[in-house]
Amino acid sequence: MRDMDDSFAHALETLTSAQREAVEHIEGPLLILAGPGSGKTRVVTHRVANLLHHGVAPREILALTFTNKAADEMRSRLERLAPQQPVWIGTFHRFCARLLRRYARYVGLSENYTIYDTADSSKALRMALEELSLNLAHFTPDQLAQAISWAKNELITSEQYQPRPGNPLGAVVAKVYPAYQRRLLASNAVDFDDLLMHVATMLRENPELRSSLDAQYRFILVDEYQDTNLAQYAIVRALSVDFPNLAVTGDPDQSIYGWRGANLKNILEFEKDFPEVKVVRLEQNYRSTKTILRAADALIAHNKHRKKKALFTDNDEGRPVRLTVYPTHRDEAEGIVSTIAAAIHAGRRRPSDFAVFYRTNALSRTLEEAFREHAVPYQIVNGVEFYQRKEIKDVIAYLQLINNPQNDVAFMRIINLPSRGIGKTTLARLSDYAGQKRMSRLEAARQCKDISTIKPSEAKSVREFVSLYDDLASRAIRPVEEILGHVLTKSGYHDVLKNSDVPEDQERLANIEELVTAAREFDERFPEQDSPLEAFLEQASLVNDIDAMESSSDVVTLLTLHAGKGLEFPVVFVTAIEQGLLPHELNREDEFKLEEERRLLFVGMTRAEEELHLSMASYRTFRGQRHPTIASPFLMELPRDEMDVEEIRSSRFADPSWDDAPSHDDSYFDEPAMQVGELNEEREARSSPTHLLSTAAELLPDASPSTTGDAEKISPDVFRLGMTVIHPTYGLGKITAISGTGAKRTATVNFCLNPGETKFRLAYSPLRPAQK
DNA sequence: ATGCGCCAAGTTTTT
DNA sequence: CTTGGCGCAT
Repeated sequence: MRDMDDSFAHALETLTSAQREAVEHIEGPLLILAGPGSGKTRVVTHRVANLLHHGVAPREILALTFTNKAADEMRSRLERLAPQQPVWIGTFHRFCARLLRRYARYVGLSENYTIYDTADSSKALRMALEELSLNLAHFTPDQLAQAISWAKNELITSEQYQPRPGNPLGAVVAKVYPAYQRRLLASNAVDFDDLLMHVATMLRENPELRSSLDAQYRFILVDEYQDTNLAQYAIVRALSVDFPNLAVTGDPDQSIYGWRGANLKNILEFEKDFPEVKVVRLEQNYRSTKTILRAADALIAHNKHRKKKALFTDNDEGRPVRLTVYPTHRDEAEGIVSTIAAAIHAGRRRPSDFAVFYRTNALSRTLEEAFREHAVPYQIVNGVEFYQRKEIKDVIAYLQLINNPQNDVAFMRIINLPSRGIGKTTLARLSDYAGQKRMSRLEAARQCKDISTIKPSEAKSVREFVSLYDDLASRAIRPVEEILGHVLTKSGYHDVLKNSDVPEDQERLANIEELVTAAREFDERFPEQDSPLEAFLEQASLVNDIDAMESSSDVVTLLTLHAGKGLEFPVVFVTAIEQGLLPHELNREDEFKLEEERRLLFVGMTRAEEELHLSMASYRTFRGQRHPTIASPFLMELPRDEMDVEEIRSSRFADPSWDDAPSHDDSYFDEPAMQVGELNEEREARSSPTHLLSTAAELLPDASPSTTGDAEKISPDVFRLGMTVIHPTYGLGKITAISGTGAKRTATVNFCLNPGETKFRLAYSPLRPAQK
């Protein structure tokens, strides 16, 4: 105990006075206005430690974040400061899921409810539309879903929803929303928005429950408060009435979730909500160099709807911000990865020092390829989401139905999967019957021989499915790996894939093996669950990246600008800073949305500690088509005179289509080049064709020799179970196990010279198939 | 009833 | 370039 006192006292000494003021605040509301890099997470974690130090029970502290990444970060930092304390740290959605698990009956659910992801919700919506037999000529289900989501975030329940007169979409929503909500309830399921809305309404309608939870969570911390929507705001408010020990941190300049209902008013009017509030401003930046900060500040200063705030730092001046204009997106990826690889090989940096940012997930592809080619280890945060893949969703649907037999979406997904000869007509009849009798479709399936419209031959297949289900469900409270194993074998799903000659089915099998591994790890990590399955499913629906379960490793991080909030890296690359991507096409028109895009770039730039590299490509292949790009207007807002601006003219990437490019088509080719010229402050370039990136010839590869050095890389996908392989050090071996895909594809190899098992991440290993 | 193959469409960000 | 929906052929 004494040790802890000493070390904690020491920790406090390292804080500045402003930081300490926030850390030492105990009771009463607290607003921390924290600029980027002002040590906010440090303040928050120290404050939690300080509360614990003052005898607050860990279970009375609740820390809420927006992303899993941010929660992980906070958890691991707190762990270092105050080890082994059961403080609840997690996302809003996760917190609500837990709460709802306990108080499901308050909102008409049972505790084993299912969380529908966006795809499941969309299926449920379609089911609701079918039930209504509504003809929606004018609106797509997507538009309806969006409108419903908006209403939920505004805490408008299906009963309360009143369209504005003369709003045609609203009129349809008024019909669909209640039907959709009934469908969810009948399936004992919720969508993402429900998690928040149910909890908010539950707290509003049950004063006793509200006050007991208020008392239970006496100290609440909310990170990134500028991103709360009305539902989140209502939840936090409801839990801070009798014990208004609510501490929020935020920065209006980093508000980037307006599109999902975040309301800046929540932070701007915090002082009105809690007149007694103590306000602490953390304005000094401890993260970035002066140069980086000046650039970021120059950018954000262009936002008109903003309180002015000067960022300052005592850090070094640092190296100039770099802006590189590459000929193509592939050159961009190549350039970035070579820069990273060179720094690592020179021993100046390690992979985890780097982060590469992009606006949309689709942009990660090219980068990924380059990382693999250079064998630089990387991880993608929220990439092509693992849990969204078809085969994973299929298997998860089995698990969901085992856990919640009312889950109609899961039922419809798997009843004929693998194919059992149960067709559309039979299912339509079954669904009708279930609708009339107000029962789940699984229940209807049990009674299918009583359904007059279903032929006995069909009924037989359905009954077989029901007995398969009952067999699987009998193991519902076993460890997840065991359940999963039975699902895969008994359903026939595994064998169908295994015996398939469709090449990608083997990859699917590998993905499923990865899911089994995740299940095993889950079982090991949380051995004492009442229902391991339920906990696993919750995790699976609220975390879309399987890596979140793994410990962090020494790899380069690739992520969207949104995912980057709250993180920092010594070296940051922000890519594809082009009109249409950043700012995104859809947000270019609206002044407020445009400002949010600017904040997004601001967030990206301020992640950097020592080096900031910005880049764009003059030509980008998008949706299979090569297009000339236009530099982002944001680039013109940066202090280019103090930056290193470089335009690379020669492409390393040959592309036959270049030859077809009409070099005389001025309107298309001049535009990007002109923008580039402006960037270089070479205004005279406008009239000088030699400065234009206009001709195909200029862009053709002059660097073909550059590829000679690289040994040809082998795609991880060519490796198969049982394959004989060769390794430069270990020699010949045989693959005894293989799982995953892409960068994560991992093989276990048994070498002749080195018996036993050696594991490889294939993308990074020098392993090759042996010659036939 | 199933399954394949074609065509069209649609592309943001997170839980 | 992907995904999803639909229609046709088996």
